[in-house]
Parts: sequence; structure tokens; C-alpha cells
Amino acid sequence: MRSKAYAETLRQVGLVPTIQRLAVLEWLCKTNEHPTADQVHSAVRKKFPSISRATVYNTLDALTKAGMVLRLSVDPTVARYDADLGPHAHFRCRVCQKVYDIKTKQGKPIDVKADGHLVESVRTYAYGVCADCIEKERSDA
Amino acid sequence: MRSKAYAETLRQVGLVPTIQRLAVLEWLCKTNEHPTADQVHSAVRKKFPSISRATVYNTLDALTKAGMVLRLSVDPTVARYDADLGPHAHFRCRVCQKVYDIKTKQGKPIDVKADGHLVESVRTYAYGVCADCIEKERSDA
DNA sequence: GCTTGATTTAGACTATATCCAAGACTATAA
DNA sequence: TTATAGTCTTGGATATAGTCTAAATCAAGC
Repeated sequence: MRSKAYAETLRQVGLVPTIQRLAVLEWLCKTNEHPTADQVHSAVRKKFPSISRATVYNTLDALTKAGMVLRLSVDPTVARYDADLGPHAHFRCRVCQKVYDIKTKQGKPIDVKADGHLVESVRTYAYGVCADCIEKERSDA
Repeated sequence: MRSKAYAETLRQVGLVPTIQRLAVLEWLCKTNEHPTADQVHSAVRKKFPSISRATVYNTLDALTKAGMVLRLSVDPTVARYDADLGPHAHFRCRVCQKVYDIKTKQGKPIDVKADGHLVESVRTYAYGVCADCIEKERSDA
């Protein structure tokens, strides 16, 4: 059973596998959108109507600290979450606001001169107009 | 006179060079911190106590749209602004929260496969512990 | 089945950002 | 210089995102 595996994964990082955490983690792993905390809350509430916003925030925070999900800053005013830990960057369309995964060249995403700072992670975000919106614009014109 | 030049620059991008906009732009160009909108508001208010938050937000938005300043997403919950348009990336220290400029290798900051999307800009953010905080940690131990 | 500590909950609270309508200002032309 | 039209600024209300708290609930070991 899949949820058994999720429970084990949670235990491995020292998190008690409560039903709420399992629900958040499972849903995050299934989606390939890049949901905000409120979107996670809405989605998970369909299965567990009683889950509170605070729990979702706490869980997302715990999962982020445990390294099981990424917290993205691709949007300037809202955090988005991504359970795909593979090497990839993110693209946000300025028309429809959707966030897409994009492949990066293999290896380190970028070489930075860190000026004596200890760099622990690097994120790359691209912005522009997505393929769908380009197409839509063309057919409107 | 310097402010004359700022006024001209504003006019070139179609913005009426009001005293408020000049104050925001001048201050932004002088600082090499990466201030939030509220930090800009506080700073500019020392010279123009009547300037409102809305005006600062409007101005920062207008300057961003005009391409005169960058709006950074380096902080997950607050927008920061940078008037330095040269090619560089940003590093945020997870201890002191300060944001530093870091040099990127010359040329395009990164090659992304855009999957048919039109990429207009790319931002790179690095996270970790800054040189100052590493030093502080060492002397505490 | 208890007990203990961790977790969840609801709602209050804070922070960040946007909207709105009234008034003030800027630029233009007579 | 004054009139005018349009833009900009202001302060407050509103919206949105995230955090905190204290009481209730739950999980796991005894």
C-alpha cells in the first residue's frame, strides 16, 4: 500500500506520520502543479474537512525542513511547494501565472562566485510567456 | 545636478517625474542593500514625511514595469528591490537574512530548455550562510 | 487502558500588498 | 497667467499570506 511507504518516509525524517501529514504529502507527490499553501489546504480538505490551515502550514514547513519538498520563491508574494526533488528549474508565465518545470543543463545549475559565503542551495527561476499563452495570443490576433 | 538626470530618465520611460518618484528612485540607486517596500517607505519618509505607502508601492511597481529596477523574490514572503541592473545573482543568508550581490559567470546566467515557453528573464538565487555569520559562529564556538 | 508529550484545531493576530475615492498636482494650450 | 484635462498622491479600507496561542485531541510506550 502506497500510504504505508509515505508513513515510513515520514518516520525516517523524525516526523510522526499523522493522517494529516500523510494527506498533505501524498497529495503533494501526486500533483505536478506547484501549489500554494492555501491550494494544498483546499485540496486536502476535500478528504479531511477538519484539517486546519495551521496544520497545513506546519506540515509544509516540517517537510521543507526535512528536505522532502521544496519551497519555491518563484512568485514574489506567495510560497509554492514542489515535491519533485530532481534537478530542474521553474518557469512562471506572466500571463496565466502558471508555474512549469523546466529542465536545466545537467550538473550544477550555475556557477556562482560566492565571495566567501557558504552556498547551500541554488534556485533558478525563469519568467516570460508560456507556450499555451503564446498560442492563445496568436489565435486572438 | 543629479536629480535632473533622474527626472530625465523617468520621462524617457513615460513616467511623470514627481517629487515622490524621484525620491524613491534616488534612494534606491544609492543603497546597495536590497530593501523591501516598507524599508523604502521608511527611508524616503525621512525626507518626505507625507509620502504614503500606496505611492511607494505604485512607484516601485511602475519602476519595475519600466525595467528600471528589479523586483526580487529572494525572500519567500516579501519583495525586495534592486536598482543595480548589471548581471549578477543574489545570495541570502539564512542566519542574518541579509541579501548580498554575487557575481555570475559572464554571459547568460543559465541555459534553460524552455519547452516552447518564451523566456524573458532569468533569476538565480543562492541560499546559505554568509561570510560574516560563518565568522561569528566560529568565534562563538 | 493510562500517561506523557507531540500534534491539531480554531480563531486571533501580524505582515505584506492592493484598492478606492477624493483631492492635489502636472502639463498643455489659450 | 489661467483654465482644463488627465495623472498622481493620499489615507483608509480591504485583501491576502502567514504566524501564534491555548485548549482539545491523538499517538506511542508503559
